[in-house]
Amino acid sequence: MAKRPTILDVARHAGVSKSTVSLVLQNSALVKDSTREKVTQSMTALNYVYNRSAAGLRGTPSGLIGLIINDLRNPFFTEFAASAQMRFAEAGYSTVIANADENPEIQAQVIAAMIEHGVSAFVLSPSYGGDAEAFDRIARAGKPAMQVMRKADDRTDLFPLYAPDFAHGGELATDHLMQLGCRSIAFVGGLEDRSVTAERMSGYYQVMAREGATPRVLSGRPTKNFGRAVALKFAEEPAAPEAAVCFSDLVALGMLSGFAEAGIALGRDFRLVGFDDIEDAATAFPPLSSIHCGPQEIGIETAETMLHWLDEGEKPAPERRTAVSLIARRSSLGSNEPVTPLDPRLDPPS
Amino acid sequence: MAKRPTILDVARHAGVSKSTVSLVLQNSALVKDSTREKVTQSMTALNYVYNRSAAGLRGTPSGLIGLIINDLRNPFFTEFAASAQMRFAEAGYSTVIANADENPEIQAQVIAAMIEHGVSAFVLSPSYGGDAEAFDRIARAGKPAMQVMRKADDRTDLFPLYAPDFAHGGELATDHLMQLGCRSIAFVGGLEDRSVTAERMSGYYQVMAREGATPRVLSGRPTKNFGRAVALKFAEEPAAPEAAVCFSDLVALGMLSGFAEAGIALGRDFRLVGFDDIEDAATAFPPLSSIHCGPQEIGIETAETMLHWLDEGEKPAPERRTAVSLIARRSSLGSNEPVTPLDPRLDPPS
DNA sequence: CTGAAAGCGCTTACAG
DNA sequence: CTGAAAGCGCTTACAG
Repeated sequence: MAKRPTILDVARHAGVSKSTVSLVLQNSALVKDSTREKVTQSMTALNYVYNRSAAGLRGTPSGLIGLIINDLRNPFFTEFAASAQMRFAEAGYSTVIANADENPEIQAQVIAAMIEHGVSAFVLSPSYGGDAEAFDRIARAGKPAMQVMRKADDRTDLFPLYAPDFAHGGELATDHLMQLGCRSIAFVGGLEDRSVTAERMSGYYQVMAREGATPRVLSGRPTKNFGRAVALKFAEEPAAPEAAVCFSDLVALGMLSGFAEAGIALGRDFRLVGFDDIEDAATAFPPLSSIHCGPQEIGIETAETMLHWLDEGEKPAPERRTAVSLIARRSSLGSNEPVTPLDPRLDPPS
Repeated sequence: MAKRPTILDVARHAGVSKSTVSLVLQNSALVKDSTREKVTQSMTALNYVYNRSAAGLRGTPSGLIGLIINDLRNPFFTEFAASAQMRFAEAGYSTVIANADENPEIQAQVIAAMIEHGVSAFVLSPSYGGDAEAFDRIARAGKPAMQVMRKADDRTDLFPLYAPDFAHGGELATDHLMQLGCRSIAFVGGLEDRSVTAERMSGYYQVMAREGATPRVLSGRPTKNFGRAVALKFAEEPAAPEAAVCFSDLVALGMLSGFAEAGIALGRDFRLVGFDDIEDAATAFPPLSSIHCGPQEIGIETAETMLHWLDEGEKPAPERRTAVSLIARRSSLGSNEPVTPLDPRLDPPS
């Protein structure tokens, strides 16, 4: 394997100085078009590959974004990550995605590694717990960083927060069930010590209080297993609630599965609203009502906010909440809603 | 923001030469313990951050692995990616994950960017289509690269393939349904021009031929929507098959949802086997029989194979197939299988 | 065990 | 518009 060609090789091949080649590389207007073309041809002829390490050494920003996700196996976050990455790519930035697996130690380690690798900025949907050290390190390195979805560090002046209006989502979901005539509504899933849980639950508490209804909260991990277990429990309970707002669609889909198992018809015997509106919510049977948080939109907007910060130097507001909406489907409405007709040939090509 | 300290600053602070600091950085045995400690202390005191760009310029490998995934939104691949990343991290390598979104152009672009950023190696679950150019570029850059799950480039001598034994999986699934007394078995989902589809289908064809049964193939995108549509279609067909092997769990879960909608009981009126054994398969109702491909295990083993290549210089065999197994659940067996008891408190903490 | 020196491949003023 | 020169922060022989 021959040594990789450098700008000096290209310069020799094209018969110019290496500064000129460098100028071509930055797309500088200082270079005559004919010269630029000559140089470009030499580059392809020699199979030249730009060496970003060398550029980085001279202080050129790496054009790398560190995207750290608390749980990449959760489709809600995967969608967020994938769309943020797309948007960054359109703007010419490469994105390093890492999964912290809800583990603050892995998160800290990943942050350290990314700083060494010279990322230009961080976007993190952070893992809870751990000390502030990881965030401190970002601050010391002087890297722009945004927290998305969840607030793990309170210094939103340093690490602006961008998240859906979860509290309003909880309100919408509970209101919806109230309007369908339910009074006895449970809130299922979510770990109590987390800000997201508190926010989602606050809207629920608020509506329940307003209507003089008694709240019932079943906290737990936001997993299908937990949801399924709660549904099976409800199925055997004489005084089970009539409806539930779930912490997440994962919990709700678990409940849906548990109710199917117990022979309880959703939308009739029990009304259910999830949270996040992941793809599976629409495809489930019966289709699951959910609070649409738009992870894709958030991914795109987060990327744009960060690009603005990076390119214009304009720091975003400490906290910004995006609108959420209720998507009512048959898990709460019941079967009076028409079923979407579906034909295999209509499946959109990708 | 003060300038980042360099090894020279550390050297001054510690009262040694910068070579010594560099030696400490590489954990060289040449440095006296007391000196090493002094230097380490100076590093933390000055808040020193290692600059990999500078090291990269001198030829030090970046310790970066490029992991390119055809579809990061598909949980099967997400699990693979997440576990490979974990394994690399344990070995001190950072992983850059990118989603190509089944788009060979994005894939090519991502590969180019990663080469510029100096990744040490590639692991790709490739997107189909596109020319060989992207792979050529990897080859020219002299980077070790493995294809996983799918073969997009035939040069497995250059880009070794590591994939589950899909053909055997198709065989196991079809055999299983035969043993349950089915003769009229369809194969549902999967795009025809893809190697993975051909492999999964080949096992199906083989068993059908052996048993003298007539195959029936419904090709289509591997999505829940497609599965649901096929199920609804079967529900109205007088001569519908008795069972199906699905290209993937996504398709099977779509069918499961469609059958629920049509009031057809799985395991009794129709028997279903999926492919991949994603997490949702076990949680669905009824639980979905599937071919376990072990994306996590493959992720770990792929990482280990690559680490071996990188650290020992030993190139893996051109093609390696990992064992698959049938996980029989109620979607094929029917309800004679006992239901797993489940208690919310048993949900494992994470 | 430690120091002085060269050089990795770029970018950036500074002259021309 | 283009060339010569310095320097970014490391690593790597080579002396001592």
